[in-house]
Amino acid sequence: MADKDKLVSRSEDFNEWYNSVVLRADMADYGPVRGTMIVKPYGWTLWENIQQALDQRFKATGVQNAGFPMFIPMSFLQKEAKHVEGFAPELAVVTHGGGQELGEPIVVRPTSETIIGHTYANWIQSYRDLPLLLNLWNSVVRWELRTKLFLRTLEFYWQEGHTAHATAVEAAERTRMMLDVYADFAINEAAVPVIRGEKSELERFAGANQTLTIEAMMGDGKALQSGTSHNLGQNFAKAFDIQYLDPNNELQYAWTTSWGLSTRFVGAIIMTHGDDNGLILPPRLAPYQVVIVPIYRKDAEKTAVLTAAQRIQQELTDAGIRVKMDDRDNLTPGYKFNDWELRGVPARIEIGPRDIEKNSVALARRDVPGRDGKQFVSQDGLAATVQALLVDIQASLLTRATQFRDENTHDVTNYDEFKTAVQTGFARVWWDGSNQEELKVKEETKATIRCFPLEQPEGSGTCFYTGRPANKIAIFGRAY
RNA sequence: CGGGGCAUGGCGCAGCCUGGUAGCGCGCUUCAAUGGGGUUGAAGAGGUCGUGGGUUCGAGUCCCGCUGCCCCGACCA
Repeated sequence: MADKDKLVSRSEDFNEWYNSVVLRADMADYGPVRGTMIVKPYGWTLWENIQQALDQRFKATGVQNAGFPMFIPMSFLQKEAKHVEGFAPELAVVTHGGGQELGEPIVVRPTSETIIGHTYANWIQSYRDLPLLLNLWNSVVRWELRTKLFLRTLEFYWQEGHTAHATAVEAAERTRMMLDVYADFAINEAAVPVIRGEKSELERFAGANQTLTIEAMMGDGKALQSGTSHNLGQNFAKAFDIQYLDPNNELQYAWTTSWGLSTRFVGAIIMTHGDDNGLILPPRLAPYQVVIVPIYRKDAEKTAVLTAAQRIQQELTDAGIRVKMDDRDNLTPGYKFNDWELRGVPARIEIGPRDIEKNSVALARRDVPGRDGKQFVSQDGLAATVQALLVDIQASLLTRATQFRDENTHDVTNYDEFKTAVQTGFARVWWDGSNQEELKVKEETKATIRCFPLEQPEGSGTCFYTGRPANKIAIFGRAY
């Protein structure tokens, strides 16, 4: 294997590993404007599979999809004080249109709470109009200066759900329900173990009363906020006048929520499962679950091998497996093996003249590198064999990632241990600090409160930082 | 926004100091062999050297302006 073709190892330079793997696996490319991203078909298919898994879960809870404008009047942003304060620095503002200077500048949506608030105010008159449950699949723009493909780009794709409810309790339930949807998706579709928790006041969404989050640990021990669900209380209802008449004919403000998950999650999958050979995609979301590499020398062999390979492709496709046949004629099998491993295809079938004779194929699993992951199996019942293997790979990925996270999460009781823990992973601590103290910790260690886990232990303890009695546990980590 | 660097075929770079007809690797095209872990050989295609000005008989190379991008620091999903 030529050195120049090898990836930088993750331990050597995780950042460089990530960048080259994204480019070389054909997931994405850089756009011509600084900070923009072009998602290539392979990356976009992965995103489509994510979309599909989420979309059906949303719809199962009564949510409908809709489309809203990307342009929002500047004045809308200014109606919710904290919201505008949070987003002002990263807005893209349109000042000219059709060759004319605009009377009021228009912003490109950084998120749609304001235009949703404006619209919901018109749509909602009565308690009979509630709950109102919409979701948008769109892209938003936030003027980021430091960019990284999928993780932080000037424009990114996501979904944003927006709901309005008659009561505080209902809104709180919805906020939690969508968090659970995200967690279920992350764990069971992406095999990304996540911690459900609540954000600290400092990390909360601009304009929310409560932000719930799923936090994942990447392969370098850093945290990635992978999805968020916000309880907006009556903040936006009051700013935009979303009122309804209740059954007693009394005017009430509605309670709203919003929740989002972005193409950032693609980055989460890459950094959770990848190894030094490239991506490892979870079978349930992988664009191709199996790649077939035919092997032959002479023309006579070629015909026989390709015929068998095509038959197998058809059998697997009929069984509902996503299959790619790599019949490129100008590349050697060895090259193809490495290529598809880099791209993270969960399983590979090699079929050559020897297999034709023996009615077998070589079946390799991506999560076990090298020859250890390769076995020779019968062509009979191959679809079932592959199905079972994919299920097994999916489960192994989750187990492995969960183990990694737990091994790199440490319960610590003093600042020195804390500093060591957040070098390589998460620190789980009793916390009773103020906002100022939280900022101080961030300054001194670069670690932030990722969340207060929803699952809290019984009892209380001593804050590792202030020494005061504390009644809640926080997870700290360095974050993307 | 503050500090540093870079700009030359699709990509990565050399050439600049010391001015004289633009080169290397990868990739791409064609052909042949090869093919069970990153395969060879041969023949090709492809560049107004980021941009505007200046110096000079002559500028990729020297000088000045502009623009863009990358890296490092403060904000973010």
